[in-house]
Amino acid sequence: MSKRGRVQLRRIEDKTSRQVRFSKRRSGLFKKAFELAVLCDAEVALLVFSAAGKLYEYSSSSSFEETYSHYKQFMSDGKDAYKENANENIDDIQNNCEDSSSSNILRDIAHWCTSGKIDQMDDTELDKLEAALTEALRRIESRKQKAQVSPTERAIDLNGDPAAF
Amino acid sequence: MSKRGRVQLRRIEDKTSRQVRFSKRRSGLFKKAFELAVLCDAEVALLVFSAAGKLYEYSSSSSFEETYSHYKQFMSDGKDAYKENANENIDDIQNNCEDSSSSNILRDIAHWCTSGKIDQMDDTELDKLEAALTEALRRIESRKQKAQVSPTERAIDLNGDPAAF
DNA sequence: ATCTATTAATAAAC
DNA sequence: TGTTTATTAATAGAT
Repeated sequence: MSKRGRVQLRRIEDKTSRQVRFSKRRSGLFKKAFELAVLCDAEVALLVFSAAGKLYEYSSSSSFEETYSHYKQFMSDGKDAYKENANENIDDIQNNCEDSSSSNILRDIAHWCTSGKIDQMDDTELDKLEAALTEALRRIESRKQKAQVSPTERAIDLNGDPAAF
Repeated sequence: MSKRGRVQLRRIEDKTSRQVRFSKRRSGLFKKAFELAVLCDAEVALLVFSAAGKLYEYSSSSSFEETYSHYKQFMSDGKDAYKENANENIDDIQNNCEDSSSSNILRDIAHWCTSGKIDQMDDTELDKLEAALTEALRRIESRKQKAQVSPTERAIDLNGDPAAF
């Protein structure tokens, strides 16, 4: 019955809970960043702004700027960075669902998320879209609740694809 | 006396082992970064260079540069950031994707919500869609926040409540 | 890349 | 915030 240790991948609505989790997860993230740098001899730079606008930073180098310089150098050399981020989910949908007519909407949403169109919308459109997406998520949740009868009582897979990252 | 799961916090000397652990831990780190951004409404940017010099990046914003400009703005104590628009970090994927106007998206989502399509999806697809929608919503929230709070105001917490996270 | 034994992270409750 | 505990998540080592 207890749901300890489990989490849904969506914005935590309760402000207090969100703050508490931010503190804990931020600590965890910085620890992981540090460990990656030390264990694997990697150069790691991390910036986090809380929802309240407070900045937290970590850099395995002498400064964040140093790694950023490295980054700019790398990019100007024409190399491609491995963009290992949330958009993997979206990319995946784009790459795998184009042939499925029932998934056109997924492709469109995916496209839309990564094309900067959100920044071009006016407030009215934005509100409509937000409502539409929220409703879509609500329906997904509803569908998942029904599926709870399934023997595999899994936590929601945050990535979809376990190999995504 | 197996020591599975346990590790000393120092550089892994065996090269193969170091590479393998780098891959695994890098994945974990990016996942955590993504989760922090979504769950706690935080802005996160992460750069990782492997020991071999490969670059991996993540940004919860539309680009790494965007977060970096926030960073500079913050560091310069509220003064206008110098804006980099050099690298468009997202979308190399866009090319083969047909354009969707926002109105089409809205129409499609609306249709999709009422057409029973959700019930035809398998769990994996559903998880991916959920992640995509969540990310889309997150971007909308981000955009809205930008619209209502002046960047300067948002970036400065130095004078604000020290307890604000 | 896939599979477990372990440890690590962490959500909820104090 | 800090501590405790129940659970889930991450992952080291082996395959």
